[in-house]
Amino acid sequence: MELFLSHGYEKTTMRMIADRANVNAALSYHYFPSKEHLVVEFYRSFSHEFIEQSAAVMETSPKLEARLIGVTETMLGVADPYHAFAGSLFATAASPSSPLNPFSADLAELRGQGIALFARAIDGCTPRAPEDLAEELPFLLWTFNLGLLYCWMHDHSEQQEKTRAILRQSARLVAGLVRFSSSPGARHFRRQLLSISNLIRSSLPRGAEDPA
Amino acid sequence: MELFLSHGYEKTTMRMIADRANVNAALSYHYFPSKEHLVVEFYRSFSHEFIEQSAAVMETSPKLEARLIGVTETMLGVADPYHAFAGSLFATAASPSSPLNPFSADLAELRGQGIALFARAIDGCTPRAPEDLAEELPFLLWTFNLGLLYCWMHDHSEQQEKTRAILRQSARLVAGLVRFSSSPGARHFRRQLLSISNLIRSSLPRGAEDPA
DNA sequence: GTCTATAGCCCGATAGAC
DNA sequence: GTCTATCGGGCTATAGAC
Repeated sequence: MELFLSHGYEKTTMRMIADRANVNAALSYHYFPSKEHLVVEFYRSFSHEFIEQSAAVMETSPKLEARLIGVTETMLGVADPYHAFAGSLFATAASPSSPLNPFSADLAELRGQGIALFARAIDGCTPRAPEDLAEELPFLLWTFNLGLLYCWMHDHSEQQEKTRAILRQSARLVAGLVRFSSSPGARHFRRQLLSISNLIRSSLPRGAEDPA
Repeated sequence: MELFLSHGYEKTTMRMIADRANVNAALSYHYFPSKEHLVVEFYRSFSHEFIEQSAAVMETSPKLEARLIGVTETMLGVADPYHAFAGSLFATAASPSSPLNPFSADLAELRGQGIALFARAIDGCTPRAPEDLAEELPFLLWTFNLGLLYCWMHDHSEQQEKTRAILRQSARLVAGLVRFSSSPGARHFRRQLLSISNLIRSSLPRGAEDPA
């Protein structure tokens, strides 16, 4: 990670990494099948730290808006040291065939944990989401969060202030829409959105050991 | 393109391409600065064909829902031969530093054309979008269209039927929301959405020669 | 059976002669 | 504008040290 941080992904060679680890270059391939797989481990540890730190956010407020901002701010905080490096990481992750792809079967478990985090974020919050929406909303929020991460990657403003502004406004809008979603006039839209979300979610690959 | 189609992006080497073009391998770098830039040309020609073919769609119906479905179906139709190859293409495109990135300055002009296409799609359609929304909606629809393309890439169902189902339902929902957006109760949401869209759109890099 | 060292393949990209 | 030659780096093969 030190090397990736100081040189970026592409400019860090497998030979450099092996040297730093006092290991022969060829031997690194005994532990990690490819350079990409090295990064999978980073992504896992990043996600775990982010999810763990986010848990505290739920305690600070029952308001959906505050929780959404809190969770994503936590993510951005954890990701901050890696801002420069995130671009090339995301690029490899974007390929559907990459082990790093967030929609892949390889990362199904981690994806599930991310979605579960947003399930906790909406649990007992105000405004309260209608029951049917509450089933799909965590997935939608997780996806939106990914989008914000992508936005953050592109963001070269001071302290990524633009992304944070988008986050704040989006959280406010989402909370407003959730409140609105309970009204009779919104029923039709809600149903349509749920149907789309379900279509997408149900076509994602499950993990190898995932019975659900 | 023949080589990319039959072997995929990674497995097609610059030497193979140069051979097929009866050109020395090094000479290809005289015409294209990198392998990625070769693909930029493909992406350009793809976009132009897609945009051109889409023009006819506006004539077939004044309904927003039908036009959205028509435009995206046209795109999927043009993209169909490249389905297998799209994944690795998108992966390189995802990196913010790639010349292929759809949000980059390099592709600002093409992006503008894509957005303009959706501007024509909403022009004179029913339901009619309020004036302020009509300014941001093309960008939002273009972005959503990109998302559908990403969905399509992951879609291994027969004929990408799942993506097409998502498209149909989404178009219906969008048309419904546009109709709703004119009502007094929607004003608040509309304003918030516009603000977010504007924040994102205004922080995109402009093209080198783009005065706007 | 874990690890080192060497040697080399392949491929994207570059230098520089002509 | 075209070539030969070569580099740098991901990845592999394999021979042996311990």
